[in-house]
Amino acid sequence: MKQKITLKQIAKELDVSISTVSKALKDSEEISIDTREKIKAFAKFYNYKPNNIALSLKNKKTKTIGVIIPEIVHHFFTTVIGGVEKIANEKGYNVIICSSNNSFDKEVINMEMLASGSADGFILSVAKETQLKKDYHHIQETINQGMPVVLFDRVIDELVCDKVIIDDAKGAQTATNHLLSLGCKNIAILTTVDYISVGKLRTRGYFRALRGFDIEEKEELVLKIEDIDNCESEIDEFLKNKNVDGIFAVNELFAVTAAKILNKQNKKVPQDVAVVAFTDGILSKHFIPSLTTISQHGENMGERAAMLLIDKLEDDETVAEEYRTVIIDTSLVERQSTKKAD
Amino acid sequence: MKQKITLKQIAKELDVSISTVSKALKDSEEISIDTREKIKAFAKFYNYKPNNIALSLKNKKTKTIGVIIPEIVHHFFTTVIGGVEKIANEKGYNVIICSSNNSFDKEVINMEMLASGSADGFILSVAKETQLKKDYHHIQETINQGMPVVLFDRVIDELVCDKVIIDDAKGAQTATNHLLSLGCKNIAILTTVDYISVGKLRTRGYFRALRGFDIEEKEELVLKIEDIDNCESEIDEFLKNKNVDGIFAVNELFAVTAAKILNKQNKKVPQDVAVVAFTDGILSKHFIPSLTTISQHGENMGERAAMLLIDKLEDDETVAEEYRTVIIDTSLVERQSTKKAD
DNA sequence: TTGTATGCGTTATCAC
DNA sequence: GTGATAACGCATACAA
Repeated sequence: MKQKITLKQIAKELDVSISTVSKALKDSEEISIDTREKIKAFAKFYNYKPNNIALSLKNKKTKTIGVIIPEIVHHFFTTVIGGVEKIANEKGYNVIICSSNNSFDKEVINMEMLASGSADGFILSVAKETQLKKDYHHIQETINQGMPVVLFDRVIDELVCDKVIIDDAKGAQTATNHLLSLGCKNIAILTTVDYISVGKLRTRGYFRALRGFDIEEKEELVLKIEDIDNCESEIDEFLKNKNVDGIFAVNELFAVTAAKILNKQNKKVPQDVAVVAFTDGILSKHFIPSLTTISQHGENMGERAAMLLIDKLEDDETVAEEYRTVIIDTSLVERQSTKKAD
Repeated sequence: MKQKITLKQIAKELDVSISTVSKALKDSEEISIDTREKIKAFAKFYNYKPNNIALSLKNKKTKTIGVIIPEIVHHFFTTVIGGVEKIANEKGYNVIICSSNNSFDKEVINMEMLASGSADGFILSVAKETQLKKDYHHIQETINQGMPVVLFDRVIDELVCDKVIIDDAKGAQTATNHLLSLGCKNIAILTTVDYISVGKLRTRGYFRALRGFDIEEKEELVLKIEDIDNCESEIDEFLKNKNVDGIFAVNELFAVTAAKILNKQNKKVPQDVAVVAFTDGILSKHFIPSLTTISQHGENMGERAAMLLIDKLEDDETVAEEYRTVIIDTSLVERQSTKKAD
């Protein structure tokens, strides 16, 4: 097995000094054309590639963006990554993705690993467990060490850094308003437990919309789902003997599951019950009937996050102590699940 | 902004040498308890973390596995990553994920970047464009440089390295057999163009199953879809005026799209047409009717790939010049789309 | 035109 | 017990 070739080896083989090789490879005017050509040919032949590790050590820069997401098997997050990569590539940055798996410990490990030499800055959405623990020391420390951090989607208010979010409450309000404008009177919400920040905000938007239409908020129309993997039974139980004519679900899975249950209960979507889901993903698009959703424009979020981060990264000296919160607009994607027309 | 603290700085502050600090932090017996404690306390206070870059440079090891996949927004691939991470974590390796976006160029860039210092080995599934170009020099070079590579799913026969695959042909045969055993006589296949290796293999399995039941292979029942993003129109056209009673689709999207089109044509799944899809993902699970699938056990694939890679990585000296191809069993997941019973 | 020396952060070896 | 030094691979200021 060939080992990777280094400047040193080239220098030795060609009987010149390391710096000559280094300069020649950079096409420096200092070196004679002859030597340059000779060295370049040799290097090419042996497929020389500068060692990134050494470069990073020297430059204190890796030209790499670290992205940490709670779940890799999740359409929304991967969409965001798509956006990050797009901008990063344009600006000559590499993207390294790590998954925290919603575990606090893994989030800490990943951050420390990337922070100690593998990335120049972070784009991250915090793990569920971290939100629950409210322990953000690892993020704070990273920021303190001078590494820029951009939080997205699941952000932490206490942390002073750039953020990219959507107006969850407003999106939820739009969704609920849409149902209300279709004439729905009994709108249920399928949401998460309150420690999930986005769930809480979306619930708030739902209530706000109801108030806007002077509709009474009924506790029995609110379902806070604890165990997402087992939401089916919870939703089933919840929908029994309830006379809802509209459902707003804070994610696709809840919406789809509800639709399936309604189906079993012989209630038709959208004729009997209209359904809107937060998060526009692949499930909503392909479900029958296709689901009306609130699109979070994940790719867009990723792009903006990457821009914010790279701005900070390149702003070296001026040390822009200015932190921005970008709010991405949501939009309503109308599909069959709310088409009242025949 | 605090900068990250180094051994050097600690040494200076405490007025000892760098090596003393280094040893103390490793709890070396050489250093007196007193000094050790003092140094450790100080380091802890300033949140000292060894710089990975420097360590990698020294050790020529990064303890990191590079994973390159064709698409990050793809359920199957992210599932595989889940498996890789599980094993990697157990063995103390980090996982870095990069997406080639099905682009040859990006695949090359990502590989070179990770190969030149950021990862010890690779787990990769080649980009579509790479398969089309049949240009594998970047992978071959990586292997030549002594970095272990494990190919999975979309593998390249010509490359000598470890591989984790499923028996695509056999899985397709199982799927088709299932349809045949239900009594289907006119089974169509929705597949990809031939340069996609897995598509080709699955088509082969389909034919093999037909022959096993002495059923004539009809060209007009085979649809090779060119443009996946626009498969709807192709499938629609294809299914018109065709009297099929079974459909085998090489992926979820084709299956779901076909089911929706059948729906429009007032044909019922499974009563009129039974449907089986390759790849078990969330679409199949949540579609109505839920789809019978061939599960590729992506997580399992990831686990095996990680094991193979780590074995090679830790086998340093013996230079195991032995390359293994692991074949993951597929299994049939029966759901509503093939339930003939009433 | 080419080469030498230094430093990036760490560890291991060897000297004191 | 502690410290000096070399080495990992590279770039660069400075000599020659």
